[in-house]
Amino acid sequence: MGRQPCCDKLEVKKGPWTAEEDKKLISFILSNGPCCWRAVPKLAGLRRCGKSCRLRWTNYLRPDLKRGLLNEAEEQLVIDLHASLGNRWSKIAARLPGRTDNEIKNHWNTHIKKKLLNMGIDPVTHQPLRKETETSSATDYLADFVKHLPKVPETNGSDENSCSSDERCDSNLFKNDPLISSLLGDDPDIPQVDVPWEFPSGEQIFDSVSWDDNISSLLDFQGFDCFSDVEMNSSNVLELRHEQ
DNA sequence: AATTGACTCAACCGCTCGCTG
DNA sequence: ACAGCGAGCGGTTGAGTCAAT
Repeated sequence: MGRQPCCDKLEVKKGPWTAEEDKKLISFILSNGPCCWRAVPKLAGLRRCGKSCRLRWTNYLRPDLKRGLLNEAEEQLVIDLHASLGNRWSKIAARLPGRTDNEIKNHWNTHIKKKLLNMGIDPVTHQPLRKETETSSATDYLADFVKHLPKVPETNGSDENSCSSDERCDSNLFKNDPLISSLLGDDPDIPQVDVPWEFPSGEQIFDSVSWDDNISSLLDFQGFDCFSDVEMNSSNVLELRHEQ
C-alpha cells in the first residue's frame, strides 16, 4: 500500500510565500497555536501543504527568531557542536536560541565550511587537512595516514566509547592544535540551551489586542524597533518584512 | 550598460521516527 | 506485532542578488 501524499499536490501552491499568505498563517497560529499542521492550511484558508506551513512558520515567521548572520560566538558554538553531533542540524539549532536548523545548515554550507577549509581543517572530520608538501611522497602520506587510523573494534564498531587507550584513538593526537583541542574539550561555558520553544498562548500575550497590535508585538519581539515611528498596519508590516 | 558567474537562502522533496489504534 | 499517519529532519534545488568583467 502506497503512502498517502501529505496533501493534494494538484491543489497546493508552491514557491515563495506572499504577504497575504504570511498574514493568514500568522493570524491562524496566533489564535490557535502551532498544532496539527496538516489541518492548518485548510483552517487558515491557505492553498499550501501543511508541511510548507510548518516550515514557513518555524523558519521565518516564528516570533522568537533572531535575524541576521550568526555572530562569532554562535559560529564557534556551531563548529563545536558539529564536531560532536555531526549534521544533526536540529540538535545543533536546539542549542542556539532563536536560530533554526535550516539557517544553521545554510550558514554551515556557505560560510563555516569555507572558513574551516581555509584554516586547513576538514569540515567533516574536524581534523587538520593534510597538505602534500608536508609529506615527502604519496607512499609516506599513506603510511602516515594508516598509522593514524583509529583501531576498528572487532565487535560493535558503532560504540562511541569503544576507543581504547591506544594512542591512535587518542583525542590528544591533535592537542597541539588550539582549535582542535578546543573542539575536543568539554567547554563548560557552552550553554546547554536545550529547552523547547514555548508558544505564548493568545491569552497570555495577544489577548485583547488587534491583529495590527499583534504584528507590532511580533516585530518588537524580533527587533524591528527601527520601524517604531512608522504607522504599522498588517499590510505595510508584511511588505517591509518581505523587503528584507 | 550588458553579461556572466558566484553566492545566498527560502523552500521543496523524500525519508525516517514515533505515536496511536 | 503491525499498519497508518503526522511531524520532523537533512539533503538538495533554484530564484534572486551582487560583484566582476
